[in-house]
Amino acid sequence: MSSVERNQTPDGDDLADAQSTDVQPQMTVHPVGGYSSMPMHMYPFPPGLVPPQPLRSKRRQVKNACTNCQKACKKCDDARPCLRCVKYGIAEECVDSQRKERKKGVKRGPYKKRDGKGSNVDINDAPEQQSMPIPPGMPPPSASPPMPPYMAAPVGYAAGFYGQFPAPTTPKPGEAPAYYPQFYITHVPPPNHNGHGQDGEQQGYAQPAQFYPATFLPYAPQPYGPYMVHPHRPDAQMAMAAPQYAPFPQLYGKPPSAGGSHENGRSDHARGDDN
DNA sequence: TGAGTCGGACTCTCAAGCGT
DNA sequence: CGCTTGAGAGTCCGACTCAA
Repeated sequence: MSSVERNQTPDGDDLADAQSTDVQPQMTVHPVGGYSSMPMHMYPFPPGLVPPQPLRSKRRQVKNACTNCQKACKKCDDARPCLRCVKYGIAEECVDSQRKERKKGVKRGPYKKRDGKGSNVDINDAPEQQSMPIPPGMPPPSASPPMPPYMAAPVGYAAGFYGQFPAPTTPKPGEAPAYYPQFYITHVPPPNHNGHGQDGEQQGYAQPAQFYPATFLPYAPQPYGPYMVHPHRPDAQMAMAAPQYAPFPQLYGKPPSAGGSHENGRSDHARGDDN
């Protein structure tokens, strides 16, 4: 894995050590193995706009990983097919795993009282907005612009990649809201290509015909496009403002890596099943 | 170098227990 | 009856190995 990708893990975990003040792209990101033909530049937030967030956010899990991700112990997402299955060309095998029914009648000892209040409060759950000045003309995060479903794509997807993504998870009371990563993403003007990226990764993609107007990125260098950090994405996951890609079925006439069912032959790491 | 494997830390969910 | 707590069940990070 490249260092670029490492700095942009789905959870955004490794973003924190990038600190720079000049507005130069610090990295170029190809969203998830080339699902998008457009490399992204990532810019650091300007000083004072970097939210004083802890280095790691609480890990988020999908409610139900697909069978493939489950077997591989890899991160899944709520979309079906999930990103990983699409990446490995096994989208048609991407189905929810079956959850076992929880045991009932398990007896428990007497409760221990937890120490009063606050002990349960994760500092990561603290509202993040207070130190995040909102530029003039920008709606406050709570009033962030209506987010069309296609913008709620799982991380790494070019939003609009699928049409069926669940709406962005608005934090429930007491739930950790999303925080703003230290980078925002902006579009890198395509360098005069003929629709062929490296590794033939863009087969089956339509070039984005248009961009949505920027709604959140006051600091994006103007010539560049309107990519935005998804304010609702937990774990600093980012989604891009949607270039108009075709929905999934048209996108992949052929999987990006024509490999086929990779991990299916796995000797199964399903542990502790059946009881 | 990228993909597969896997141990185990971490998170989520929900039933049992508790307080009112 | 609603809230709290504990623990079962599941997710996926990150280290490691292996093959191309």
